[in-house]
Amino acid sequence: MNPVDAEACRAWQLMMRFFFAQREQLPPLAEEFELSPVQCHVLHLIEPERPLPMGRLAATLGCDASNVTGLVDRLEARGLVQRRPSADDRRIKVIQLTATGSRIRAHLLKRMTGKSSCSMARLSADDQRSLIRILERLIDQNA
Amino acid sequence: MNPVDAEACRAWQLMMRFFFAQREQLPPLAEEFELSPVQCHVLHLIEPERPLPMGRLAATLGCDASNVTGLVDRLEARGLVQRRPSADDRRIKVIQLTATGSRIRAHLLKRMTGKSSCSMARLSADDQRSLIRILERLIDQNA
DNA sequence: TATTGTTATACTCTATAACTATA
DNA sequence: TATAGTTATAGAGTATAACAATA
Repeated sequence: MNPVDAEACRAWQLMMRFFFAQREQLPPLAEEFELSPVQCHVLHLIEPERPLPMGRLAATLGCDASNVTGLVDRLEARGLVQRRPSADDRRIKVIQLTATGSRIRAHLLKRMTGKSSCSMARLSADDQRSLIRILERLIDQNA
Repeated sequence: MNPVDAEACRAWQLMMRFFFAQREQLPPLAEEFELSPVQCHVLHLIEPERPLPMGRLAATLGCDASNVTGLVDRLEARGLVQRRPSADDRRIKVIQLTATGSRIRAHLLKRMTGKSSCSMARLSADDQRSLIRILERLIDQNA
């Protein structure tokens, strides 16, 4: 393996490691919100006042559409989101946050990225900015 | 939310996004290896010649020990890993890669971080090094 | 015909609680 | 008594295939 590949490999491994390590910190929050990691992710992908079509959610999550049905079912059953038919194309259903969902989402983001629970907040400001820049490049490449 | 928190939040959201986006690229590999994302992660956590106790695996994954039983069961059934009793403490079982497991693991890492399938390899060398440095800090803080 | 979302099905991942073997 | 791992159980996440409604 040449040096460039070795570094890409190392970076990828660390990324995986970080993600799985994060989950260890999640249960305490799950107790507060009773959400699974995926549900947390869905909730933060749906921004207030910006309804999201089911299909786009599936694409962003990188999973099958049939899966999104169940995810949204559970969030809807808890009153955090609502399905609404799209005016333009009645095959499409858009998902929007309820008032409760919006409140929970804000609380969740604050708890997950706050100093007490997230290592992210303990990074230096420089590191945070670098990380954001690099991740944006990574994600743009995929789009 | 003050600017510092906002950047931590943004960084965390991008991290989550990246991870879920990655899963979209996984299915083609799953077809080759028939492994789930978690199984891939387990496989790359067990380094050749470095057997890992079940308990430590559970801690690294951030999941319950009962869960690891099933994960290892499936990997063992496919001949990729082996359980071995520890000599020091017979309550402990260590997991080690088989020859096949070791080969698959190397192949997997190469495919996942290679230019064709992983955006990581398309980052500049500088970005890769910065990313590694920052992630190491993030992970060390958690330890 | 093609596309969006749902349903039915099956398998994996996950945690909790009760259990066995060892320390 | 305490700890490492397993088993039983139940619920959530996931994909595939067949389906309904709409385009």
